[in-house]
Amino acid sequence: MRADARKNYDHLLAVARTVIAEQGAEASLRDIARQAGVGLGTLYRHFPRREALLDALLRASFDELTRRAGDLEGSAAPGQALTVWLREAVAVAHVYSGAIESMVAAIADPESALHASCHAMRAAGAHLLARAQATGEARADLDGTDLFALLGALAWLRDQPSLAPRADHLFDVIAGAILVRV
Amino acid sequence: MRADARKNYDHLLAVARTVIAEQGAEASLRDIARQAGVGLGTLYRHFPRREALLDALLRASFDELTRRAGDLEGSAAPGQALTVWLREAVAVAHVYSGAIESMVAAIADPESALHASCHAMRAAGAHLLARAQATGEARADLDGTDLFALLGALAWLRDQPSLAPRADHLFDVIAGAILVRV
DNA sequence: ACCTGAACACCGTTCAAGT
DNA sequence: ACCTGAACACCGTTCAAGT
Repeated sequence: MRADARKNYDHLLAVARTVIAEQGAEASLRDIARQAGVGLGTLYRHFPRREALLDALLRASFDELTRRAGDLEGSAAPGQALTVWLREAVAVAHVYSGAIESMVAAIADPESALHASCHAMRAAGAHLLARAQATGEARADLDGTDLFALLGALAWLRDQPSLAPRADHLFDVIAGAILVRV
Repeated sequence: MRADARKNYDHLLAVARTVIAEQGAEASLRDIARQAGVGLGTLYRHFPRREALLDALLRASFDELTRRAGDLEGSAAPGQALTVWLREAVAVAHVYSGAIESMVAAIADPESALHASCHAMRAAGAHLLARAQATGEARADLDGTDLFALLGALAWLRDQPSLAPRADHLFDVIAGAILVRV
């Protein structure tokens, strides 16, 4: 990539990070280009679809979550590792509110720019889930897709401003449905 | 209301029902007016905000759900009545996909056109919940708002096409979190 | 190779002008 | 009273023209 292109790419991403964190995943692309001081066509050259932009924003966080899953396997009991990881994953999804819808759709669509990111994240979660199922701490009738779906539901709840006061409690309710009660 | 106005109102509502059921709650209002054969201003005269249109569409279903809650109290055990009602409420919300977001927001916003409808529906659900809590069948640490939030999460899951194959299973998982396990 | 911004086909919403 | 549709200020997306 040419140096000027690289600069535009990086700056666009930085601006998009702020704008999308503030206004959500549906923020105006025109506005992002405007704030970045580049032409609208430049944004489209680097990110041909909105999903490409979301993917660029989310990939680093997904990689971090994958690493984190590995860490938790070494430092926590399977059930607790799963709960902690799930809480962190919800928080990551919540940074860009509204993005979870695209993420869930991307799981089933190999053409999506977000597909690889979401696939990797589901795999990390599925591994923690399998570990907790092996010890009998998690329900046996869930698979990685179910976990990702429940993560989506939790992120959706977290994204609704009117439910903010109950968000933590609702997390406990749904997370408690994944873990088997003792 | 003048006879011609009434006719337009009814026709707009009938067209909106079809279009929104097909395309979701974000369907183009212009398109609805066009298909109804009236000017765009006429739609706005009858339904000044999108929420007013959604409210008109949903009110009948909400009233039906409220009645249904009463019926179930007489014909089913508290826990089962709650589950059955919740399943039906999710189905109603799913008819107009994407509407659940507005519904959840309306609960906390007395200014919303949807507020009254959602409030009535929450009350009906809360009553079934309280009944199931009294017999110990439902978790004690949930209130009507939590139930409405979980209904929202379930409707959201149901609205994601990629999760359709697992929708029934995910309903069981979350509904199972509301009911106390025996 | 990359950037720009006008152009196209859409939105939601308002409102002056008509009947 | 009620209806109409142009007008306004936005979108996402494309692409000819420039550097």
